[in-house]
Amino acid sequence: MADRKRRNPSETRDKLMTAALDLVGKGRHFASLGIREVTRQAGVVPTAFYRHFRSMDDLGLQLVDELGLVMRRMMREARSNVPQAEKIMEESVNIFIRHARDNRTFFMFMAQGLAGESRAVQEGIRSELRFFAAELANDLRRLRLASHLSDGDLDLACDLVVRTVAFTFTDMLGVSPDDDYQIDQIQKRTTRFLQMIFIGANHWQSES
Amino acid sequence: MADRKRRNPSETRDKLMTAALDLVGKGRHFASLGIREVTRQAGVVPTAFYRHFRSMDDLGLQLVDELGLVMRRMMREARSNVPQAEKIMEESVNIFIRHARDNRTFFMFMAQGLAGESRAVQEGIRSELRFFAAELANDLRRLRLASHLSDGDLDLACDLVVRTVAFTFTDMLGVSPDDDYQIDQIQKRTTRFLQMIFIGANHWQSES
DNA sequence: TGTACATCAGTGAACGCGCGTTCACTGATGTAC
DNA sequence: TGTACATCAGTGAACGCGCGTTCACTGATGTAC
Repeated sequence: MADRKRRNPSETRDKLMTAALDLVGKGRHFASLGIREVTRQAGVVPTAFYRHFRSMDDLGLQLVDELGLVMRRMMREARSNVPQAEKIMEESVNIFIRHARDNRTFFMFMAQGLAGESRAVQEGIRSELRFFAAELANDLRRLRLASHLSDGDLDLACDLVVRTVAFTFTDMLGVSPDDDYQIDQIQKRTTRFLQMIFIGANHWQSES
Repeated sequence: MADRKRRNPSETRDKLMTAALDLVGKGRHFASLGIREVTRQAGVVPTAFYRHFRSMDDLGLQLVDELGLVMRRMMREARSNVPQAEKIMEESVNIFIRHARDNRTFFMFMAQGLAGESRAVQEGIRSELRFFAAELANDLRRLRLASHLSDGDLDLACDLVVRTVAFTFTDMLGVSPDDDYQIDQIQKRTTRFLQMIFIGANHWQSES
């Protein structure tokens, strides 16, 4: 190949990360991927791997960082798109499901990583989820949608929301990405879960 | 070894399954385990594996079956131990956490398998969780604790409860099994999640 | 009860293969003058 | 603008090793008579 070298800085790095996600998207588990396998999928020689990553764990950690960016993009869109208060849940789940479909392999990686082999990746993903829950609580406070709840109780509810949404991905793992009907069912179910949680949060103070 | 053969029927089978769980308990992911590795851990020659399992996937499926037994034992205990209605949630979470600690590796395997590599194991675990949710709904109906809810809405609430409890395991993965304080925190948090869900379910009909 | 035979769980040697990792290399790009 | 040099991403050969799987074997247990 005449033009194989230094074409774009770290083009190969992206190819390797994408290759790992592609393999996850094909049903493989990240923990069972090997260096040679990933480089093969990326169309790159095995030794090129070490120019960018020290190990598969290292690659996993860098994927978590990118996952963080994807989630921040999702939050930004959700914020710029606030409908009337009653529709907020439904609309948020819409946005969430759309991003989940557009970045399917990222979220599959997330679902795997939560119980994955690397402690560092586990903790990284948990940290992203905590951040997401904290931002959600902030937004609800700012919009005065939960003013009767104490900070602690709002955090509790938001944590539960984020867990419920994260669990949705293990549902999505069992469904073809083109199966619109099933995905629609998951979406509706998730919306109802969140509604139930927020009804619970609304009546929380008075009962406990 | 003089007494190495046919000592107990399928003693080796149990050793192999336990060995796989032990490795999971040490932080390994099931998807990355190999046959030689498991047999080494079990103190058995590699070829012995094939006397009992066709592949690691096969072993995983048989672990799911045993997981089902563990869960049924847990349900039985919860049923035989019904306190006053207000304490039912707390008491159930108690029982659940105790079984989780006694069978830590089983539930770690469950958390991994939900997003694991084998479709069959994934589906098996999902099926166990569905069964668990359905039994929970039945019990609540029988105890007349949810008589104002339609069957569909009660199923919804129970599904959400089971998901929340299942997610608890990914919390436990990040905590040492001896860290009583942290486990206590997880337990209290889970109890509050369930209370919030049931308060939501109680007010569900009137608001939706 | 004793004997002959079938069954089959566990053994140990052997195979070919793909793995992770090392190394010296090459040649395009960026920088100094 | 042109030249000399340093940098470093990607290459390809090579290594030793552990992997999954096969095979013929052995000998304890269960069964038939």
